[in-house]
Amino acid sequence: MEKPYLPLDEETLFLVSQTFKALADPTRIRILHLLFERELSVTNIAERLDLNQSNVSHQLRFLKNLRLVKYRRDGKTIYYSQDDEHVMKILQQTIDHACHH
Amino acid sequence: MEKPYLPLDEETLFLVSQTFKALADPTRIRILHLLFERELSVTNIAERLDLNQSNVSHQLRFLKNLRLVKYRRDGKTIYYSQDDEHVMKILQQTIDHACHH
DNA sequence: TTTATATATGAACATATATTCATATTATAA
DNA sequence: TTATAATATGAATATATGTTCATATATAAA
Repeated sequence: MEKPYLPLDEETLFLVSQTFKALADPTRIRILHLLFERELSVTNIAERLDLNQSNVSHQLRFLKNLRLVKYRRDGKTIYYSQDDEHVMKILQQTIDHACHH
Repeated sequence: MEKPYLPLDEETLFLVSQTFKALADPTRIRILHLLFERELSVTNIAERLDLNQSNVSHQLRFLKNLRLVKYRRDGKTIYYSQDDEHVMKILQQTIDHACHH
């Protein structure tokens, strides 16, 4: 008996592609990689990665919209941290995989 | 003692971003999803997904360059199949993850 | 040979994306 | 209040990307 092919529905397709799109940009990878360790402020991320503050802010919004990161405010400072174990695990795996080749 | 931050080297960063870029496009996701089952010809893929033959050919080249798919020739027909277990596993995981949300 | 079929390729184009700049918002300190 | 610091936002822009079209290449059949 043949296993029937189940086409991917639009919604799943969109969600999956968006998730990978988040991981497809070097800047976002570097940001998420930083957040493996611990939460960091926007300024801190920008300094460590030598990036424009505005650029970091834009990328964090992108990641926040996909719920890959979350934030908390402390005074004037906003601290960002990871918010999706599954995706972070996939990123870690793929980095490891790439390193050993 | 603080765990030191190890910045990602350029090569790893490029490889990782390229890998995710391959998975970041709905058309390529659909193609790879088809190849979960078994090898398929270019025409077959195009028919099943209702895509332009040229489009499929371009996408397959992209995937082939990243060694995510391989091919074999049989007469005039070229059959493509998956060639990276790790990446296919990640794709499967993420599709499952997306379905159940 | 000529013809038909399967696939690949390059150019063109429209759209998407990443980044920067200037400025707005928000919160604190003076 | 005014000034300062941290972050967010929108417009502008340059570049990247996906798709189509027309055509080239490769193989097989007539």
